[in-house]
Amino acid sequence: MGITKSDQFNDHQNKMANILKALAHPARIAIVEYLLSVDSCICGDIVNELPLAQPTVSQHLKELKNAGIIKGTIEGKGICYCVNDDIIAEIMSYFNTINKQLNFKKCC
Amino acid sequence: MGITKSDQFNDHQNKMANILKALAHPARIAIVEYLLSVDSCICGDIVNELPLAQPTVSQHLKELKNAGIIKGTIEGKGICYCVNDDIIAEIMSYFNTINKQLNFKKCC
DNA sequence: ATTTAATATCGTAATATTGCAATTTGAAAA
DNA sequence: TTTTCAAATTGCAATATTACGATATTAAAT
Repeated sequence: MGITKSDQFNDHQNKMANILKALAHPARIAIVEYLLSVDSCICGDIVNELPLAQPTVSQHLKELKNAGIIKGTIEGKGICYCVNDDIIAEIMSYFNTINKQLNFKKCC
Repeated sequence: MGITKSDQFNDHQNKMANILKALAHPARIAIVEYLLSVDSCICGDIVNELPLAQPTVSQHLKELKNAGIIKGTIEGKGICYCVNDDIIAEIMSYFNTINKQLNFKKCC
């Protein structure tokens, strides 16, 4: 079907899945890493950095934005992008919880 | 196209994308959380815990296994599952790096 | 050997994702 | 206002994912 039964899972599970889905593509990982590789906002330089056509990059940026992973600010002719630290903190907190639970298990 | 241009990105980017893709579905998040919710290995009880048919669950388990997120051990008639702490540590380390880089940026 | 129970695989339908050419939009510059 | 340049949107083709019924496999139990 290709259709996820989201209604069968709780909000938290759907939310985490969506956040991780936004990062589940090498181009989007590359975008995030590029944004972090420079000590400032990136204003309109992303397309040239990626081996993909402009509409494709635009689409990936949209998905990252929708998931809240990056923020974009209109800056004159172009757009200024940077990574949203809040959501990174949220992801870290999630995996921290998982890791804590793992410490109590001593099997396999 | 639906085909990812993996060859255009580096190994690390493809690897992270694949790991996160394995977790980018509420059913697979639910599986991991269920495995963690019990203080031992889970032996053949997963299908009943999920609102999905057995072949669907089996497929999700396979994807988690392929990505190295869970480990399965044949245990008599059924299979014993648990979360692979190594890969969780790897994910945490990745987001830790991201977070450190974020601390040096003070824009947006 | 047969039955039983758990999990895997196959086949298939429905939907989602990826990618890009063509086009449009939006805002600054001329 | 026209041009220009960056980014978004549209439309479409190719491939991937999700889900499940039917069936196969596997290993213990009878």
